[in-house]
Amino acid sequence: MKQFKRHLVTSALPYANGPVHIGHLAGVYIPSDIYVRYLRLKGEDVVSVCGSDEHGVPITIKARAEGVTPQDVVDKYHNMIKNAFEGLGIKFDIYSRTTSPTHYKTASDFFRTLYDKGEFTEATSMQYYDTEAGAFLADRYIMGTCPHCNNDRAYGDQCEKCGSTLAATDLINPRSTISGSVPVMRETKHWYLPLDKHEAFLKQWILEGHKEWKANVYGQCKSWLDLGLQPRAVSRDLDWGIPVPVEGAEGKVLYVWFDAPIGYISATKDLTPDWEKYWKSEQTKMVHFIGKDNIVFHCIVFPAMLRAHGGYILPENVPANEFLNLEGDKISTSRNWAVWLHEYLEDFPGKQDVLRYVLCANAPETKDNDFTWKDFQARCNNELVAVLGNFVNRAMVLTHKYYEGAVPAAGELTDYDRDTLSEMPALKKSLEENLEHYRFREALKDAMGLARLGNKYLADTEPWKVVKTDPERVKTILAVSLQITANLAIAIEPFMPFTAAKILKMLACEPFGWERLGEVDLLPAGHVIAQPELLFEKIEDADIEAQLNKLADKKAANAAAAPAAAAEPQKPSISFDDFSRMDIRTATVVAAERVPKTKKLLHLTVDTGIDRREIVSGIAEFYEPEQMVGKQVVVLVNLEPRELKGITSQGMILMAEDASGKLSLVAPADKVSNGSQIK
RNA sequence: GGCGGGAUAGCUCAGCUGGUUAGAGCGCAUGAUUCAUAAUCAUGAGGUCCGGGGUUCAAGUCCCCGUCCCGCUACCA
Repeated sequence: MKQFKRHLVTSALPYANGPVHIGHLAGVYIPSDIYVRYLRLKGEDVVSVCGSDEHGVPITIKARAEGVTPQDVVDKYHNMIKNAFEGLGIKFDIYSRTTSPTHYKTASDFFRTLYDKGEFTEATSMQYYDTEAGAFLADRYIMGTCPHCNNDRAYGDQCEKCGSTLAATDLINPRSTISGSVPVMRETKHWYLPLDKHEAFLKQWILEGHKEWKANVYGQCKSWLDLGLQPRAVSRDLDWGIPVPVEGAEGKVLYVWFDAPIGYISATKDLTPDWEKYWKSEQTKMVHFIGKDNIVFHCIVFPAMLRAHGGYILPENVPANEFLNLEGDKISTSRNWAVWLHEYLEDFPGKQDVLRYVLCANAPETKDNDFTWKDFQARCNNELVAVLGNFVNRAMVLTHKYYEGAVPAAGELTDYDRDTLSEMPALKKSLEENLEHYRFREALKDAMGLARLGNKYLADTEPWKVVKTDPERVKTILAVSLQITANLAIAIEPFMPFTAAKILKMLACEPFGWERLGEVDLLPAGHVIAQPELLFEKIEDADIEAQLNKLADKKAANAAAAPAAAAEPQKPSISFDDFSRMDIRTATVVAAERVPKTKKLLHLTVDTGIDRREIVSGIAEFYEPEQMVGKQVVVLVNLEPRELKGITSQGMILMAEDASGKLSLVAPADKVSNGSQIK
């Protein structure tokens, strides 16, 4: 096992085009905060960095839509996110931002170093250019019809309806979202990071050297590496971002994924002049906390960048989590389907630890999980209130009742006392083991086990009964109970810092430090504790209903907005001549079979009345080959032939598509002879 | 289609390199108890470990075939 002198923990930079929601928290920030708090409690040298990711096209689009500057957008969300994290007790050593001067210089220098070392390749490509706006169009600035699902509001990089990844040139009828004009292709030069050059190293480093990484992370990396890495562009034509620090690169900025991870470095620089020992010493253990969408950047791209630059260490682990769903549906910022942290903090004041607890207990560590308000309520009421809060309250109330709040001196311990206390060191060990292996759900269970131990101890020793017959014995019982309570204050701190602080306050104690966990003399006899107050309150049905109603409203709003989007706007007028150039005929399918190794393609043979021809059609998800044979269809016969999967498709079968993407054959109402013209 | 992840009690999940009667929390049932926020404690019910083959003295755990869910990726003239 490698020994490290210090730790560098990074948490994925939240993108500053929206607030933070429970999915972000469960996936990244709660785990990282638990991990870091644990290291700090142990007295380790640890630095935890994070910050807002403030460049990139979506921010410029949001700014345009709201009629403000990109800077306004990022200022708003940066502050919102920063405050929300603080509100929940997510404690970074620094929460920086990628618009900071330090970051501009750091990222710029980083790029320049790679450039000077010849680590980039250059290539010119054709890209869409908006002649009205006088600017190249980033993929996100181009909208058009998705070639997969015909959604007419697909972006140049992705269709949000069917989820396909697209290239801008895939879009049918592309238009600029800036001016609405039809963009033209123009040549532009960009720099690329040749990942293929680093492939051999990455394979060795990850596939051989880090077999201990989580299955989802390792598997995803293996998948990428097996497919073979391609050069990735590191610059973009955009006016929002860090300028490419190279002569003749006017109007070009660093691609956001290139600049964002460097944000970890600049944040550390802003934190301490000693930053290099965290980034450049083999004795530093670097861990990236991220969501599964970021695996490729943190395991493949960023390490390749760091290595190309030279002098930097690589991450020791990347414990990426899966995704959290909300009430059975995917969380979505654009669809407003989320529980927003800043709203939670307003709706449930003082209940930070309840959310922290629930999100940790239900964290998507191995697969996607579901957050439901009912589960939230149950965990709070049945676990936090009933087990943890109740035990602490029992111990304290009894102490005040019998001894006016003074910790009694323990007499001789019985075997049972000793057995009970001896469970604590074992619990500590298990807790540490789980935390160090990023198994936070299990670790939380261990911590809660301490409260269960306490409840059981009280139930078994029954001090409220014994006090009538053997008051001396009760002193020991409560002394033991209070020591367990004090231990709880240590064990739960990483998970529930607010509650830990409350317990300490009630015990009238200063923090003990992690190493004292398991000790049975944390509280000296005679020490007077403060008045107890309840650690947790039950969450009422009404509170849960209010949240469910809120979600139902969001759903209704989405449904109301949907039909408007579904009705595609009319296309520009065409002349009759344009129309008559299309030769559309009726035809009958005479043979049909699935194109091997495809999901959507059918290989059809049709009788067009003119001839028999082959057509490949993407309808296999809706029509079985058998049911196609004999069907009369409508075919655009003079469409340029096109090769698909080795078959030349000579025409297009016309289909109707509804808002959900379902395809339906178009056919004449009565059977007509093949080759009849449609006009 | 290719690749990756997942499928274990009603629910949420543990089960590491194969080894006694498959575990935990919640929920449920019964009993005990009253210091405690009707909280707690004990006991119990509840599982063809997705299905089918195979390897092995022994498989939830390894191999092969298949089903379903999530993600990445290719095809939609």
